[in-house]
Amino acid sequence: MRSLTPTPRENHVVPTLVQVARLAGVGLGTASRAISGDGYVKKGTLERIRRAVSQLGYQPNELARGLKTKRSNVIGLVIPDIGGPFMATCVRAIQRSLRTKGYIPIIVFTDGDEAVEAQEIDFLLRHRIDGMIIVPANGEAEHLHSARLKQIPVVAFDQPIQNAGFDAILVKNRQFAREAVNHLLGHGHKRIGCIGVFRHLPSIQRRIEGYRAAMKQAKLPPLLSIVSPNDGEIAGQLDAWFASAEPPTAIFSLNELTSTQTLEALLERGIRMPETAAFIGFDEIQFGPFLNPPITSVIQPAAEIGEAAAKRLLDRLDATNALPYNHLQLDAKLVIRGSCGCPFDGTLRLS
Amino acid sequence: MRSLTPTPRENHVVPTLVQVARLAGVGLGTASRAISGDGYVKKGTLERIRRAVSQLGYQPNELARGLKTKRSNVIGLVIPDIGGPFMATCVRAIQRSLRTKGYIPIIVFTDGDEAVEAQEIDFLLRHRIDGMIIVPANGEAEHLHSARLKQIPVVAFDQPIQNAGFDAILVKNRQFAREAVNHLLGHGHKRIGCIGVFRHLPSIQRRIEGYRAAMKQAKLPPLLSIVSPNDGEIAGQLDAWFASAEPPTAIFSLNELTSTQTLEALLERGIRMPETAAFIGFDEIQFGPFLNPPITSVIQPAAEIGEAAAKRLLDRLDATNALPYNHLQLDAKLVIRGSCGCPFDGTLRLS
DNA sequence: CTGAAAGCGCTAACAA
DNA sequence: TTGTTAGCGCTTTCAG
Repeated sequence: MRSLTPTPRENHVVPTLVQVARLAGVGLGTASRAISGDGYVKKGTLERIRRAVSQLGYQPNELARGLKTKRSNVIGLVIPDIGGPFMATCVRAIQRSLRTKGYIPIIVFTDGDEAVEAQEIDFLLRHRIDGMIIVPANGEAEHLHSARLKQIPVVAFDQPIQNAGFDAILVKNRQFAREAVNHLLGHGHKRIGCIGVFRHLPSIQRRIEGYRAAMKQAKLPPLLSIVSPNDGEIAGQLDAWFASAEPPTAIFSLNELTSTQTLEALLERGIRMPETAAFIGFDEIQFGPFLNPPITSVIQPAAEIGEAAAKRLLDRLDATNALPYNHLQLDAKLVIRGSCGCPFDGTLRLS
Repeated sequence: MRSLTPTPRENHVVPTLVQVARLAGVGLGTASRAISGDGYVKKGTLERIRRAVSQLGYQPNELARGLKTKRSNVIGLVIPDIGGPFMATCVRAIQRSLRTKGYIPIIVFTDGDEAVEAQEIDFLLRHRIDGMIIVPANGEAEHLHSARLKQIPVVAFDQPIQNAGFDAILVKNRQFAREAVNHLLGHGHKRIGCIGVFRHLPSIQRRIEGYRAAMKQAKLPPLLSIVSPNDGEIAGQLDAWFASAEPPTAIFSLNELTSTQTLEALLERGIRMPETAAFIGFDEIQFGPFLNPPITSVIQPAAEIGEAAAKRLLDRLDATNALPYNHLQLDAKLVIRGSCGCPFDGTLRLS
């Protein structure tokens, strides 16, 4: 059955709809309708086409399809990095939700760098993504307001995009930061240091506000330090604090990165938690429940956040009429373990 | 020049090459050549086209491009899950390497399930991926040998695909498993239990062989148990072992999942490491260096593995002539911390 | 219900 | 060097 012309791979060529139609003895249009499932096709015809499809191993070419329909069925997912349990969980949830509706995400990483972000978004746009879910490196960046980006739905999570015109899925950062600090206050602490990085990020700002509000209500002076994320900066700040006349007796850390470095410094210096310094961090850290003592943290509902982001995007993709933009604010959860000073039952769970 | 039909969004429409050419006053072909950068274009012409591009905010449509050239510039990345530090690092390395060559990965997750894997690959194929990097759920699965998949380069990592026709990037599983067991032997252990899940995975089999070889050389009977990954199975096996007349004094765990569950069980039962049972696991675990004692592990060079996988794929994508298929076997590293019984210097690092 | 025909935006000959 | 032309594989009118 092979032709004898010296084109060995020729018969391995990927089958097209035309071939399916030909094999089924129908027109191109009919085959198309049968496969995409809309439009009427007689039962018998459908069956013949089905057979032809599986006989040929036909798979629709999404490139051609997208070119024609102007819908690629791919969604851009723009994040700083995977790594932490929070982002990994979000990504999985998003991927899962999108996938059930026939969309597939392309994940790109920005390292939290605005320039990289702009470039990666550009790349996604060339691939004609139908929508985008993003953790913006800087919600005020100009490239987020390009004309092209305005034509597709964009939803942010973890960090909002400033200015209207974008949805965002966030947590109640201020409220839960405040709750964490109040918890420390409840343990009788008077000098509570708040440490963090990335002052410019809105969610970080909200957390700082929560800290300030709690301290203010307790009529206690804030002890706040925002440092650069460079190596050693956090440790240096801690050293300065603990060398001071009135060192903090408790520490509230503003995000995962800060918590990791803070804890590292504390452990290296043999500073005991919660005796010398109690600790609560915003965000779960990888090994938080397994340290000694287990770390008390404000934990974000990562899966819910991811699902909500995907759902919002999907809704917009479906919507025929304009939907109002809004910022969804989910509840986080203060998970009490041992580092805040509360008794801990000692049951370790590693997974 | 516009028609007067009521199509209000018409002027927001995304610009095409035709418009660029028109604005620059050149032919379509010239514009194409100017943008894709190959073929000759006069300096001045090029400049005019450049200006038109930026004035219009033109971005090439990769769908159309791909349809024509039969190259989508997207690579499928098929993995069971992100989550562990190993996979996250591999993914980042792959993404980075691919990106420098203009490729973009689409990541899909299989949960280690063959059926999901088949379905996701099908999806990727519709999007006309140019190549695929995969951690196969089952390297013998039929769907990996479909005609369509044979037409694009596929490289596996972490687990090989059986039968020739595929590259794989692996580590020297047998050798390093053996080294780990030898280390335990060196501490004087006679009864070393080896525990794990997923017997069918080739890399696991290699590790088991390493264990057996080490025990055999030491003229000691193997104490091997492969259980299902279901909840409690591992803990049950450990209970059985420790309740026996001759309980193991050391444990070698075959992968990350097993290590996590084993450690959890050990800690819950208050079994002290390394006094009651020494421990070494294959694969880094999330909190390994921070537990008490820090866990000794065989650690795979994740970034290198990812880079090697991407490089191999890229090479194949570029190659005009057939490259031989091979299985690259990288070195892992036995990282000595405290759980094996070695003294540990006590410096904790959390990142 | 079905077939024919017209492109989607781009690249790759081919002429000029 | 540059312009013209013919599709890539598919969906979508529009007639039949």
